[in-house]
Amino acid sequence: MKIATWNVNSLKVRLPHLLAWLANNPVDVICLQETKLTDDKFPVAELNAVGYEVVFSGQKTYNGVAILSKLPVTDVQKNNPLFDDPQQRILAATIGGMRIVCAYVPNGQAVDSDKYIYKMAWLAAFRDWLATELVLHPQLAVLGDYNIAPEDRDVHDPVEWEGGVHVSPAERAALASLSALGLQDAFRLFEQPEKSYSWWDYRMMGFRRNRGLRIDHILLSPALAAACTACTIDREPRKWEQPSDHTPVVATLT
DNA sequence: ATGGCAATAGAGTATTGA
Repeated sequence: MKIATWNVNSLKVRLPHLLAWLANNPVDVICLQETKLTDDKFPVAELNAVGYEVVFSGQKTYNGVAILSKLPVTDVQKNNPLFDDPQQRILAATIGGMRIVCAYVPNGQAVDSDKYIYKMAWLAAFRDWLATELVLHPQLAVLGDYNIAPEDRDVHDPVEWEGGVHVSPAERAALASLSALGLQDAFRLFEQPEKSYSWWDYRMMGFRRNRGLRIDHILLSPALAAACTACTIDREPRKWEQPSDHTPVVATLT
């Protein structure tokens, strides 16, 4: 069983990339963020045609999340019931006995900005909700764009980024509070290459210079962490023409 | 210190992302 997450930065623009990637990487489940599509525009037929059932929660212009699955999808939930949010950032579903949560954590823009305050409130409510989900679903996987680099080794230049949004102590503490629930970063369950990132700035040849951040994560409950045999970041799609600024992260479960 | 690139909405340029 392979599960993946990818911030596609507009599914309308990136659908060809997604289809090409799935053709070579036929994962069982993939969580998408920043679809930027209203639900009436979601490419259901195109994805059904390549064997995926789809569920989605979108809005105009911004945000939007989706789960694609080769297995039947049940008990779909949109948004965090503990946090009234007009922005479409969370989608959960039960697939193959697992509870899959697809999350697009707010960016935060700048430390202490209104958007940062919203990010921190969002994360606190997310933690509270995941605590209840863990009780209900011991087999829980939380995949998405967290917009937080957990440690300095997840940042290309920690000095340049120090104290900034995505790496600030409060954001890292919020991410650590998810770990405290028992959710484990699948990527760090294994030996990994140094300077592994999942996002690179479009500007200044960020990808070629590997000026990136590791901000897309797959968090696994203890039961799933025990069943995880690999977790990798696939840089290939970032090399394609007109890429998303994020690349897919994939976990393999027995 | 700023903008650099990309996508969207919508028709020049503002907003957001990270």
